[in-house]
This record gives sequence, structure tokens and C-alpha cells, in this order.
Amino acid sequence: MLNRTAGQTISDETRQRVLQAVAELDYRPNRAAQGLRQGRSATIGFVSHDVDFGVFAASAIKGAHEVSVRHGNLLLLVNTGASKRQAAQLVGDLLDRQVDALIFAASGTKSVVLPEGAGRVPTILLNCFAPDDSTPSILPDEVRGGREATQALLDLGHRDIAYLTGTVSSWATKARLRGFRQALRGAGLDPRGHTVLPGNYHADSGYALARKLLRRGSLPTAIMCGNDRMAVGAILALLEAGVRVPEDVSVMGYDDQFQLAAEIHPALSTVRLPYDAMGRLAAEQLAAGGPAVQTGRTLVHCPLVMRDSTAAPARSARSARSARG
Amino acid sequence: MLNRTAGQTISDETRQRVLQAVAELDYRPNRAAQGLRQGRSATIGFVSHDVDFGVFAASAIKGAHEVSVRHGNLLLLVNTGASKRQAAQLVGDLLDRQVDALIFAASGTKSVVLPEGAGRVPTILLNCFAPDDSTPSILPDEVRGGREATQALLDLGHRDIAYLTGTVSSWATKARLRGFRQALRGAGLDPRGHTVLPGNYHADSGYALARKLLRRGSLPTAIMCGNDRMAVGAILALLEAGVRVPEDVSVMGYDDQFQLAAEIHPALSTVRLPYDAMGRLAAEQLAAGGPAVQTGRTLVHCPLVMRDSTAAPARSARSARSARG
DNA sequence: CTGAAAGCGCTAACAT
DNA sequence: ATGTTAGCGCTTTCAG
Repeated sequence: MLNRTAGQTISDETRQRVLQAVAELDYRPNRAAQGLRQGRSATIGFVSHDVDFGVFAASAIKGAHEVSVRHGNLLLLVNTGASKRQAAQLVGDLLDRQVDALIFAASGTKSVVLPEGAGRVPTILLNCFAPDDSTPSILPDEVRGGREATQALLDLGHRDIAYLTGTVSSWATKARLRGFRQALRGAGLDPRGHTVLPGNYHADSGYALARKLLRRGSLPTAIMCGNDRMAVGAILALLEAGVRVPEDVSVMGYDDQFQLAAEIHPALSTVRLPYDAMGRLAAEQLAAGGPAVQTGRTLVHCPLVMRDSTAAPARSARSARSARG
Repeated sequence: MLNRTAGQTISDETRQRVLQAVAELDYRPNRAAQGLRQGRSATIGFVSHDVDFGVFAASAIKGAHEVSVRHGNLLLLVNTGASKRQAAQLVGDLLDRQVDALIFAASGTKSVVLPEGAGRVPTILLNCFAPDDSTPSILPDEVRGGREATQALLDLGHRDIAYLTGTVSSWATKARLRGFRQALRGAGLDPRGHTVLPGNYHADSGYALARKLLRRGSLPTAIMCGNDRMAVGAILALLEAGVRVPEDVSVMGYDDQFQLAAEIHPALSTVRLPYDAMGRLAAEQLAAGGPAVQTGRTLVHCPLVMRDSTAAPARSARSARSARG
């Protein structure tokens, strides 16, 4: 009666009596028992497959949590420390606790093989994908992100853009770099004429790479960075050398990192990695009864966020002209 | 038998048969049913009482998760968005799911009143405390942290130290400031002679405050910041003005923020906010059967981490002398 | 030492 | 319209 089964009737009087008793005893149904009976726990397993969950796992969790709660589900959280063995173990623990579904998230987009048994409940991969795409996955559209960031710089009038990349072996780096080259080519420029320096996503690699650029004598008018942390590192190096951002050179980040990109001076122009939206999407599909139709990869747009670290190039007469025109 | 009840005996032959069946059917006990029967779910509720969980909640969760798993428990995670109503609701949801214990965590140390019902299971407050200290809580020792950071600067030879604070109304800010003044007084200095500028923990407030310092004409030899983000903001302002860190002025952060403090250039000297250790401690106490003996507040040490953003002051003859002596 | 049975708290199906 | 019952998967107790 408390669950209002359809097609059931009950007299008003009885209902009142029950409701009053509920209030008086302050009765709360035992959801474990309920779950046992109904075969669903109203609980979703969230696996963070990473050494430690950083800012990104946190946003994804927040997004997933938000919509899960709205659907009456709670998140059973687990962190694998990026270990395959731990992943298998913990997914088992989750399954034993009868989770209704699984979100398997990695930070640092990559290919993962799901621990066996995971297939026994609806599963969605977040920021990672199965080698054969047999499990539906949600991924950021990094190629487009890289392209649009580059395009924004191009539109500002920049023609000489350097790219300080993140870890080159990573999926995200490759994708963003591809977008970079696409945009360049689209503007009739030869990507090979543009400096690409390999970094590793850490702030200090942005610093080191920017110094390398500085040492060469001639700076590009704009610098794309593997992520916001590298952008901060690069800005530090630039400032230290007396180079102004964005007056002398524009800097573009990536991630729109929480409590960093918007707060730094100058506020970073960047591309937003929509982990919260991705988490929300995953939880939504799961709440709608599993990733029914969903197969393969779902690409989520990474919106460009223009702030103060980018501007039209000032030095080159040519770009200044085209910026004005 | 699978649980090896003490005082039970079983024949070797039967044991083998059972074990084999388990292996063949790849049987996994249903922990929901187990929990129903035994009255414990092997699940701990983790409440993040904050708008969104940032880096700190993440470390606390990681720490708590780590030791929980070691004890066979999993974390049921919930985020209240800092809303009292949501907190009450979600704690209810957690309790309905029969969590064995509760960790109630806030980022931004503050006083909280626990939603009623929370008292029905062992509960520990993380980074927050009850107004009357009726619930045991785990807090960072901010006074000591502020004091030791200041002392480190003093030991380096600094005598003119400015403090760019975090949000002044916050518990942490007040505590760190108290430590700052204690250290100053301990060195025979008058705190009133030292500049204290109120900020808000955001990177841009560090930037703005440092500029204010710059505009005054005479810089202190060292700057303490409310946190690492403010320190980064301050460094940005300093560099922009041609002031070198740490050659011209030392900068001290607070938090030892993941992927920031150690990676920035210069690497930040700071005080580590041990959220992971605090999470571990909470989970440990809970696993040991509730915060039995534990009452009132447990203060966790915030270790000083000296890196490259601090050095002996160079300009003042007096401080240079005492540094050498 | 092994097997059977009761019951954790709940809900769905069925009698009344 | 209300009351009763069986059983979700497990553990504990009690007979055999």
C-alpha cells in the first residue's frame, strides 16, 4: 500500500490509520529487504578505474549522483587504483551487493577490458571504451574540441600556433592533436610548419616546454596547451621571461579545470571537458533501463570557453590586419 | 560453512563437495540477503556535505575507501549540495539501505548539526564538528599548521611577513591566522606590525591581494597565502611585476593541493591538508566498531612541505645576517 | 556430523 | 476491501 500498487484499492479510513501508524512509529521500510524481495537494490555501482580519483572523477561522480538520486538510486563507489586485479575484485563486490547497474569510469580516456561478470548488469563505460566497442561508452569529443580551440585562435588572427601537448601516447592527446591539424589545414595552413612539443599534462611540463620555446628566440603568437595545468605552467614561464599574456602571446588551455581555469590570471580560454554532463548522461541511460538502444560510442561535445588568456595577435602586421578586417 | 563459523565441524569429504559445487556453479553469496539476515550490510555511508565535491572530498573518500575495502566494507556515496534538506533526505536514504556507519564530511571546516536519525548508527564527522561536540570529529590541526608554516619562514630569516588570508569568516582561516600570530609572538615580533589582507581562497584573490601589496611600494620578504590557489595567484601577480619568487620574495601556500602545489614553478612550499589520512582514520575507527572511546575532536597534524617557493631573504641586511648566523 | 526448518523485513499473489 | 501467505537468499538453531 505504501508503494501504491496500480489496480489496488483501499478505503480512506484504513489508509489514514496506516499512515498515522507510519508517522507515529516513524516507520521506514528496510530497503535491503525490499531489494531482496524485488530483485533490485536501487543502487548503482560506480567504478573509478584510476590511481586516485582527481577532479574529473569527482565531477563525473557528481553528475551521476545527481541524476541517480532523482531516480531513487544511490551510488556505491569503488576505486580500483588502476589495478586490473582490484577492478575484478571490486566489481565482484559490487555485483555481490546486487547493484542494478554499473558505471565504469577511467580518467585518461583509454581502452579497458571489463572484468568478467560485469556483463551481468547493464553497464556503461565512462571516458573509456571496450576494444571491440561491445559495451556502450561515453566519451568527450576531443577531436572537435582540439579543432574548435584551434579555430578560435585562427579566427582571432593567429597564423603561427605552437602546440605543447599532453602525454603523446594518450588517446586524448592524439585526438586533440588531430583536431589541431584539421583546423590548420582547413585554414590553408601546413601543420608541419607548426611547432608541436611533447609534454605530459603536468604543470611543470608546460613550464619546461614554454621555456624551450622561449630559448628559440622567435615565439609563436599563440600557444595551445595539453591541458589547463600545462597552460598555467606555460604562463608562469612566459611571465618570468617578461612576455605578456595575452598581449604578446595567447595561451589556450584544455579541460576548464574546476577552481583553476576561471580563477587564474589571466582567466584561461579553454575547452570544457564535460565530465559532469557525461556522468549525468550515463546515469540517465541506466535509469532508463540500461543502455538499451545505445551501442558503441557516444561523443559528448566539449564546449569552447573563451576568457582572457587569448586575444588577437598584436605584433604581426598581417594578422593584425586580418583581425581588424 | 562458507563463513567458517567457530565451533563448527564438517567432514573433509563434504567440504570438498561443497567447494567444488561452488566453483562449478561459480556461486556468489547474495550479500543483500546476507545483510538482511545478519543485520549488517558491510556498507558505510559517506556523506559529502558540500556544493560539489572537489579535490579534498575526493582524497577523503579515497582514504576512507581504501581502509574500508580492506575491512570488507564498501562506500555508499552521497552529496548533499550543502543543503540541509538534502542532507536529511539523503542520510535517510542511506539509513534505509542499512548502512552500518556514517562518515559525514564537509569541505571547509565548519560546525554542522547532524540530520536526526544519523545517531542510529556509529557516526564520525570529517572536517566538521557538532556544536556541542556530541559526535566525534576528525579535524586538521590548522593552528599548528599556520604556526609551523610561519615558523619555517622565520627560521629562514624572514622578519617581515604578510598574510593573504582565505575567507576570514571561515574556521580554517581563523585557526591558521592564530597560528601565524603565535609564531610571530614566539619570535618576539608584534603581529600588529604585519600586514594581513583578507581574501577568499580563490586564485584570483591571491592575485588581487598581491597587486595591492605591490602598489604599496614596499614588499614584505615573505608572503603566506590562505591556500595554494591563492599562492599561485600571488606568484602570477609578482612575476608580472618583475618580482622573482623566491629570490625577491618567498611565497608559502597551504593545502598541498594535488596536481598543483608540487607541479607549479616554483614548486610550492606549503602545508599538507591530510584529507586522505583523515578519511583513513575515520574508516578505521568505524571498522573497529564505531568511535567507541573516541569522543570530541581528534586533531590531525598538517605536515609542512618545503619546496622551492621559499628561501632566505636576500635584500635586508638584517635578515640576511640572522639567516647566516 | 549432516539435514531440516525458522525467520530477517518485505511484497506479490491469493483468499476471504 | 481487507487479511493471509509464500518466499526472495541467506544464516542460525535445532533435530536427527
